[in-house]
Amino acid sequence: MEREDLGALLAQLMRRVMEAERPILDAQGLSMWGYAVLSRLADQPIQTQQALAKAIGYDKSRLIPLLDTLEQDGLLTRQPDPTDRRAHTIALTPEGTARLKATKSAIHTMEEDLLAPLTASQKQTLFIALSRLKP
Amino acid sequence: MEREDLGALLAQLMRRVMEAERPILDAQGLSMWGYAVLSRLADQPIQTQQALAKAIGYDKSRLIPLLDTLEQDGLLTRQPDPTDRRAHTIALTPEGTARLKATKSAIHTMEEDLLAPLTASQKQTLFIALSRLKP
DNA sequence: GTAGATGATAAGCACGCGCACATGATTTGT
DNA sequence: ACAAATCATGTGCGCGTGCTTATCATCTAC
Repeated sequence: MEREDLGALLAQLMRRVMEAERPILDAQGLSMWGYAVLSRLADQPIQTQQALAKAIGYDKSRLIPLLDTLEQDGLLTRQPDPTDRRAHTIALTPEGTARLKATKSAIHTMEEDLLAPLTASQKQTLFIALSRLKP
Repeated sequence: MEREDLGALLAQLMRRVMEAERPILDAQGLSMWGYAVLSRLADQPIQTQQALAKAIGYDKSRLIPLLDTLEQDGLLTRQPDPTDRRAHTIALTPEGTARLKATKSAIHTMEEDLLAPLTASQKQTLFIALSRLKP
């Protein structure tokens, strides 16, 4: 008995998740990548914008206009880094933190719904496995 | 403690898998979508090309030229369907079957390598969970 | 102190994608 | 028998992507 391709299974689930996320992100006025940026910023402080781009797997030249809009929306600030005047320190604003929290909460609720067919133990193993594999 | 987003975890793993698949597919002279088509065809007989497109999540208008190249490469045949002369019956050629088998085998070897950090039980649960969630 | 690396930014290119629409052949519903 | 749906196919649009190159400011190494 041949098992299915990991890639195919991942792709199908990805599609489902992204479809379910879209309306949530729209309601919060965030793009997929905007959400990724905010999530990453809340996670751990990041040194440079390039490191941020790499961390979320986004093109560094496309990151600039994305950060522009997030800054215009008042969700983050770019300050000149005092220790390296080439670099900019990026920080979430309180509003950015709040928006991220609301979005993350809605997304996690959606995920729980989507994961309903699994037992608690399966859910746990799924997350452990994905975390361990990610790289 | 906040767990990571399912979407983010999936996206990261997807990237890894696709990166690892690319050289294999290149070596076999198949595109990602070409491989998806062959896999789906070998899986179960499919009625229409539109159903095929939907099954693999590909645009139906983009499927046509893809089938053209696969047919030119001698991997599949399109025959007029005798029961419905609008439709075409798509079938893998022996060469198509062989190419698919070789590719699938290489990909599964790669996947096993990638899944090495997991225990057998975790691997099994991962596939069960993904399969259950995919529809 | 000068050369080379690094950071942010801008602009442009070629792809692949989803989507919407059109057409012609054929089948289906009534 | 006639209208509406269906199938394969083709075309064109707009968008987002990764990639490359260039510019300017600043830092680092020798």
